[in-house]
Amino acid sequence: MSDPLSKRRLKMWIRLLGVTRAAESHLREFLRVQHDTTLPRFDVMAALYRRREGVTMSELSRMLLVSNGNATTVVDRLENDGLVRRTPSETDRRTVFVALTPEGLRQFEGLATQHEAEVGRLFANLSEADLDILTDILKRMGSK
Amino acid sequence: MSDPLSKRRLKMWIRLLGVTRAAESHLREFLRVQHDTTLPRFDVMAALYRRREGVTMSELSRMLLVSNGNATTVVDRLENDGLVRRTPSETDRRTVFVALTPEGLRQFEGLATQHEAEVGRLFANLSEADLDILTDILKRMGSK
DNA sequence: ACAGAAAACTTTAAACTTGAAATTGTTTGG
DNA sequence: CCAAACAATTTCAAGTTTAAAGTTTTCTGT
Repeated sequence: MSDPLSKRRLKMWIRLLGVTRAAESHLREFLRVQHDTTLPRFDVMAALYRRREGVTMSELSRMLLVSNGNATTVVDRLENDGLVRRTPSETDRRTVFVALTPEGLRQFEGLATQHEAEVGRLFANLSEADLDILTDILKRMGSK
Repeated sequence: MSDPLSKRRLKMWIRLLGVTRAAESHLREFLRVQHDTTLPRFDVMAALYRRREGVTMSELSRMLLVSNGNATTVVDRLENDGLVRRTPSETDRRTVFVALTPEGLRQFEGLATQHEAEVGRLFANLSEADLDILTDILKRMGSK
């Protein structure tokens, strides 16, 4: 027989995955229909918004938990659309800094407000107390 | 200014996404290295294992929260590998039932035990009490 | 009966993703 | 100094994913 605790953890994981995927689907749809963009593009822009001074490609892929190659192609597209800019490092010719362009910044700021509102709606039935305890548990799940 | 509660919900969502993606990455790596398979393949097989009698393609994509087309291609590959079988419905010529083959069943059973153990390890610092409260919150998040 | 709507799948095009290999550049131990 | 190790990024091939369009089949209202 299998440890019942590990079975409970499995059930929780399946439920967690379900909730997360449903929310992701919803947000993907929201970004596509209302703002003609995609979740990966939004994620990259959000990361660059948080780090306004620019980040290296490696930092970016670590922040988003995606592969280096993936970061490269999404940034390629955003660069083609004039929303982000690559700047080679002065001191290390291997590294490249990526940052939002003024146009990218402008566009993201419009997006961010509505995205926050949509997330708020999505999780409207979570109270302050829920958020407290949930955040605590998520922190412990994340560490390590 | 923006509603602070919606800001807290956003922070929670970002954290939730981080935890989920990290766990998914870990499990993807586990399946690839230890079992030479992928997460989507595992997900499909798990769904077919739960519903041993077989499911339609539409049910399958609803269960996994993926598009119909996606379900088609993953099932195509598993079928080519002899792990699942398509059976046309007798009564409705539009529908197809998908089920594990004996070989697929055998392989999945080997996988499932180790997968459960890995998930158990991944969330080892969640206690029974954590699981109780987390499950409760996730239920409420899921139910619209 | 039959036209149109709806349903179940598959196909397609484009975007995304990964892991590995390749490129280019930097650092380090002898 | 220099070869080898290491690091940052891009390229590549294969697979995954989505949304939309297409095919075939069934259902529904008249």
